[in-house]
Amino acid sequence: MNETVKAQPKKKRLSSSERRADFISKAIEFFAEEGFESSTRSLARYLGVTQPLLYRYFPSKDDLIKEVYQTVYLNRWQDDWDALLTDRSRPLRDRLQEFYEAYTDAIFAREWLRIFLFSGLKGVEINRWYVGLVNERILERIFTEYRIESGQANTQAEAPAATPEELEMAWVMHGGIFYYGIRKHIYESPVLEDKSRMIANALDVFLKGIGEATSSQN
Amino acid sequence: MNETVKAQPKKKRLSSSERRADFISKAIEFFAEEGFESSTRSLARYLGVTQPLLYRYFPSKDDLIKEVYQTVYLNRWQDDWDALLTDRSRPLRDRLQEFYEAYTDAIFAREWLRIFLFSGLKGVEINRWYVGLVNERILERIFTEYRIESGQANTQAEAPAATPEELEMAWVMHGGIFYYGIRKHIYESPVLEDKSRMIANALDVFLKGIGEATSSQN
DNA sequence: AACGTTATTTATCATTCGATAAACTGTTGG
DNA sequence: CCAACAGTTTATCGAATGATAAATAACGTT
Repeated sequence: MNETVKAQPKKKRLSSSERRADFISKAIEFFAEEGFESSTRSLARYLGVTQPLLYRYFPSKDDLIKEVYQTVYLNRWQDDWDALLTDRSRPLRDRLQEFYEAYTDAIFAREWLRIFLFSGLKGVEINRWYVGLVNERILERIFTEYRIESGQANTQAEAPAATPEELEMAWVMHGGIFYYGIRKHIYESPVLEDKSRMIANALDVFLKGIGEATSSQN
Repeated sequence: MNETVKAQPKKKRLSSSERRADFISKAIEFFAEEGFESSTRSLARYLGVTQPLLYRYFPSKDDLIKEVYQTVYLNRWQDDWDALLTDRSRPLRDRLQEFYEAYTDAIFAREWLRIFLFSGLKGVEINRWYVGLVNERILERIFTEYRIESGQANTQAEAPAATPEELEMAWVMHGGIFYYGIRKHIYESPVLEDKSRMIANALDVFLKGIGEATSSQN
């Protein structure tokens, strides 16, 4: 009855570093789906190991969660995006289109979005840090580049900083794009399939808007 | 040692309906802050009663949570908003400005936003229902009204339905405004204080955009 | 092939969880 | 004032939780 007994997976034994890396990457999947309140036992079941083994690699559940945050948040930003956004040989609109396509490719993943939302609700520090990153690396930069392109400034140094109102307009655009990802991957609502087109429209509307709204204060 | 023994609050006793209403409204505060995974014991502590008393009013924790959802989601929509949005004696822009100010007054509360996000992550049905409501009562209507105002149609019936792309543009605007609330009340980031102005800019930019983007497909 | 090292499991503990039953106490009508 | 009802607490259950210690089993070295 046991011809080719489906070989009970022959308890494979990983090196400490392999196991650790495997734990973290699968813990990301698990916690993204189940939330950080889920038990270490069900996590261990998902990992295919026993629960006490987790404590050989992480002092506590909280420490494991912190590592999950670190891994998820860090290195999400591609270094060449900085160069892309400030490449003044290209129209700003083109740069932003390319950037937002790449950026949303990176963060519009169910895992990332869910962990981002969970961490936001928990109020953990790393979430604030990330919001600051968006502000400085993307939104403020948009206005610097916009001023240079429109001839209001020649260098980054002399470009006047974005006003709070301008920044808010950029946030509304950015948030609108971000919310597209939430609707698609978290709410699982039907959305316009053509993500590039959604981005193009958002950028069009935004860039057209800041040209006028910032000069016609009332 | 017990002179004026701080009068242990003289165990007040509420009627069944009062107690029930009190439980639900305070449970909203509690779960919004602590998340739905929090224990019934800490909830009871927050309510100032013992934990088994909860089970006198709700068969299970899940039933209590469902009532919390119901109470939070229902009646959030003010009936006169329908009339406001379709009042063709006023410019669409004015109507939208007034609507979004009132709408955001209603939902930009820490409690509501947090419970909305929690329920979204949980994938509960009521969340989908709410997304559908936004779609039908607000966004699709914007295009109907836009077509009537711009002379493309005379009645609601003959106005062509919004295309998926148009709807997506409206979602980006709506999501951008919504995300302002998230940033302010969940992330507790600094935002532009002048909410009306943020709305005005979002609407300006959006209405200017749909006039052009929808006619110049490439 | 025997050894020692280390990854992994088994067994277990103290707490906390949702939930129930029974005891108690405030309130109301006669 | 007292009896009956309804609101509330005390006591407790079995299951699940995070965490630890001891036992086991796979691997590399000689």
